[in-house]
Amino acid sequence: MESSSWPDHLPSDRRRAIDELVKGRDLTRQLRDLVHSNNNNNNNNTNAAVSSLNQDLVLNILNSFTNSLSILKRSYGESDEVSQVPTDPTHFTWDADVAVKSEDSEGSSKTTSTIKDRRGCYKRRKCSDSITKETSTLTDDGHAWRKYGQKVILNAKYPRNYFRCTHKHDQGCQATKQVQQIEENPPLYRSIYYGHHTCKNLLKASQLLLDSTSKDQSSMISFGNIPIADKQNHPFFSSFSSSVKQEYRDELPPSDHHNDPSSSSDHHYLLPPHDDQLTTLLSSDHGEVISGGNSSCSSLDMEVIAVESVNFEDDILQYVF
DNA sequence: GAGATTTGACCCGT
DNA sequence: ACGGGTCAAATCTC
Repeated sequence: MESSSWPDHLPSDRRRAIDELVKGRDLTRQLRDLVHSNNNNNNNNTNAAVSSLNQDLVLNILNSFTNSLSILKRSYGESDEVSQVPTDPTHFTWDADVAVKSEDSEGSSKTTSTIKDRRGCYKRRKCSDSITKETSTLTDDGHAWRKYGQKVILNAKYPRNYFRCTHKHDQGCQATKQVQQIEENPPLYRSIYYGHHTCKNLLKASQLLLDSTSKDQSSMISFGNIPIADKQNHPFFSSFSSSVKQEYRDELPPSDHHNDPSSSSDHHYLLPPHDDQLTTLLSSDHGEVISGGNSSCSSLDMEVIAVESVNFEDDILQYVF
């Protein structure tokens, strides 16, 4: 049991909490194995969806335990041995290289208790384990991002924008990305992704289930039956659109990214700048139109392949990241 | 009112 | 000391 290796300086109640988390995690593992063996014995189609949901549920619970343990250990400056215990080889692995905030307010280095004192609250990110993409348009990767910072970078013409996964707090997803315009003419954007998404995009998931019952010819994941005007009001699209709106306002030159009705076409859905990302999203989901018809984005092709092969973030990550 | 963005301050690595 | 990454209060948007 890992709990026996906890250092003595941990307060006993904290140690008991960790012990309980470890116990919960181990029990969940047993449940996972049980679900898995049941799945192997029930291979008919009617049970497949339920089995998949069961597995997702178990993995989410397991992930919560693992992440909680990681946070607790990190808050005491422990090496992250708990997080490195694989919960599942293909799901929810915690990226140790991603900066992780410590919620600890009792750190030994703390000398004052002012709200502003955040010493020890984060670690600088290592340069490793990042994926860089350079695109002529701001592309969507299928995830909801929330901007949390912007910095002027030395010797850089344009500021760097910092995004974290929207589900950082509700699902503990540690994925972040940086987006920076590096050229204006033609526009070129560099996106650097750090960490892996451990969140589940529930809206996308539910849409997948819906689409599996009402196949339309070209879309693996289809929003195509929603009129374009209604897409703005659709919960997914409205939240997505608002989540990236500012990104475009910040990064695109103010003059050249507003509506160009002449350039709109039936399939490409060319839209105002913040909707340009929506365009890519729609395109990716349809698996047929890429970034307004741009044919030079091989990385985007990879995204489409991933979406077509389906199964949300994990599969996308395997291809894109 | 909830959630997203802005932006100055803070913290850490070099 | 400086540059870059993140926090969090204030502000904005829907």
